[in-house]
Amino acid sequence: MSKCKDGLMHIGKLAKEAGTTTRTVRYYEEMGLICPECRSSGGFRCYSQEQLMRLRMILSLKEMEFDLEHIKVIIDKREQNKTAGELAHDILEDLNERLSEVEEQIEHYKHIRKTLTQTIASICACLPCDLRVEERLCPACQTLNQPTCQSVPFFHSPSTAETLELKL
Amino acid sequence: MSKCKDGLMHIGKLAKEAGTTTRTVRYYEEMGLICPECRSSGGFRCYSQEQLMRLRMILSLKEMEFDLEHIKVIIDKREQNKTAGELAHDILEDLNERLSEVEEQIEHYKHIRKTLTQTIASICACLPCDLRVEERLCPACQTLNQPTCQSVPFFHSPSTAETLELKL
DNA sequence: CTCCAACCTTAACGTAACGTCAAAGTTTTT
DNA sequence: AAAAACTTTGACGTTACGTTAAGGTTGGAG
Repeated sequence: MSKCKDGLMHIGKLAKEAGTTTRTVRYYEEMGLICPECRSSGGFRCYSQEQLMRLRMILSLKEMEFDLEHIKVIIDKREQNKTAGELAHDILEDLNERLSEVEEQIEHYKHIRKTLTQTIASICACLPCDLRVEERLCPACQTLNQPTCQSVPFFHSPSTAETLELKL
Repeated sequence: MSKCKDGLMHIGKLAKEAGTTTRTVRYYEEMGLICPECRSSGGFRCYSQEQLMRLRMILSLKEMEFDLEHIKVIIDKREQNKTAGELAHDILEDLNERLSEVEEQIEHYKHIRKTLTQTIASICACLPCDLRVEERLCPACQTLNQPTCQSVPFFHSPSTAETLELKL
């Protein structure tokens, strides 16, 4: 197999072992997140098991969708802190903060889902309508006596609602 | 106030009325989503109520996080379709597709939340640990007899687990 | 030793949807 | 008429890589 000296490996092996791409590894190097143990005489990057583990750390933090800047900060903490307890305390802050963000995301998408299902319901009521979209008053919506296409700005002419109010 | 001829308005007013920025309006114009009714003699963009409504349509679709390419397609459908029923049928496809995507997002973030809470729990167990992070065997984790810091790649030295297996 | 496939190198553009200057012209107000 | 407020086009910055491109390096086969 590869004979990169000692137990070192080139970037392709490293990437494959960690389940990512060489481009990603080089990008992380640019960002100061990881750097090779040394270079071959020809200029190839050589990595040890230590780098591989570091890369895995980065990727495991990325799974929680920390951004790279934040990952750098977190990983640096490992070298700054003294005891595991202190480190735990520090990192828990990051994790808890991220947790609230993720919960916000969930709420955010739930909100979008609600909007979508309401919109879908409204528009379903318009399925049997033969009017052209440019026309103002949709009889289907009128007879159904519920806010349907009028409530969907990108459906019937948005002036529909105003027209209705003016005429009634 | 503004005296742009007829009932036309310049880009700032349009943006404010729709609750967005002038940059956004210009960008949408670049993307072919909207374009001014005319230009003033000096080159200012002038918009009518129709453009304002179109902008509002775009923004209401953006709230559901359709990308601009998709929004363009959807808005174009309004001009292609004949009856409201046909349009409804077409648009419902887009909305339902988006709905599944949003539900996937919710699941995605729920998964991340799970990972996060598990990680937080694991690391909490390390709070009383006085070992330095570089050291291999964490007595806290051993006595607790549960997978804690060993299961968190970016916490204790990731070789911990391996070391354990080798030594036992 | 030479050759070739497979691998590596740096460089640089592309992505999505704007935010944010910058320098200069237009409109509106005072 | 001057100043304030607004607009114009142009262009770079953002995030985390993907994707060529053109050209060296490695490692094994013959």
